Amino acid sequence: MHSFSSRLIRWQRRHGRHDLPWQGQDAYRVWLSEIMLQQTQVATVISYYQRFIASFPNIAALAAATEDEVLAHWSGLGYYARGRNLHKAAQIIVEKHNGEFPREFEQILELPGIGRSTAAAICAQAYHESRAILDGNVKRLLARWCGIEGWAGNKKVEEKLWQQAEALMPRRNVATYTQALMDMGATVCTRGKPKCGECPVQTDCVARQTDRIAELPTPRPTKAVPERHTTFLLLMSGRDILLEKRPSSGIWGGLWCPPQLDDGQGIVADYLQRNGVEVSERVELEEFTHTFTHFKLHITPVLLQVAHKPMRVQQAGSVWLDVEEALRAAIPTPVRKMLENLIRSF
DNA sequence: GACCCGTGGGT
DNA sequence: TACCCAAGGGT
Repeated sequence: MHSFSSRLIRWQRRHGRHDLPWQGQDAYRVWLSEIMLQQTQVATVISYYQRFIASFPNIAALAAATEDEVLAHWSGLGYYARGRNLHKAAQIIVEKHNGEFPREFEQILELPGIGRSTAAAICAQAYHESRAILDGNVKRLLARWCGIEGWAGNKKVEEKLWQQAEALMPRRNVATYTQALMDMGATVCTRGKPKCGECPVQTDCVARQTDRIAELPTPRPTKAVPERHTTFLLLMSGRDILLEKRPSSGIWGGLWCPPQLDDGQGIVADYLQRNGVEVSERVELEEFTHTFTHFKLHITPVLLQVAHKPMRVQQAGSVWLDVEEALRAAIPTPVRKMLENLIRSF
């Protein structure tokens, strides 16, 4: 019987993916791909990755950019702290590592946005170091092949999985092996309906031997997601719309949004009076829902045409942008949808 | 340890 | 439809 790793490596050479744009690239590109791929599927990432590399072809270019430019490239991808941390890390690399992506695991791990698994993935893929990763794919694969019970979010379960990942890690062909784990997880050992007949380690898979493929990995405990309501004020002066920069902490940190009135923050009329806004036309648009992982947001957009741009909302952190220009800014997906609807209505 | 942080695809 | 959860990390 061949070892676990040798079977995966052989499988990867025949059946794995070999055309991903970051494969076989330098540490900067591997790093960027690993950050974009956190909690995000390959098909979603590819076009973002290509636009990002076209605008920021190297670490120096990324470090020299503004956070706003970086976030504009991240717009729609979600988890925007990834973009902010990526930018911060690029500046740290310029200042403390002479602009060269660090060569040591410990130095890589210190960079913002890079944890144990991502640091290991970069070392394995860019530097061919024997380092174990533990992402969603590996967790699922090992939970089944080793027959490990319990939710991977549990500390003890996660430690068991890390232990197995380290024990199975080969010394050679580490980039191929690491890619094999992820390609196997994405295409064979999938969450639903895994293709066990195509799996190179099916013969000694504990979940298969004990008929627990459907039960493993143990799913996360379910929790009810709360629902919230909010109003977005689409203040328009001709084709210009008012956007405000959000604080870096919290949802959509550092992105640009129209003024927002959450539940309990008063009514539209109060906002307008507080800010000295004279409205010439008011249209309540259709409510829509935006679903996050941890809550559901009901959004009511209110279109407010103003006669002139009020002085009191032209402070720092606020900007009037042509709607077309706003679509190219660092905006979250629901704001993009509202702006696209606006343009259609013109 | 628990919670926060986005969005889209698969079932 | 509703639900799960992705190449996780930060606080």
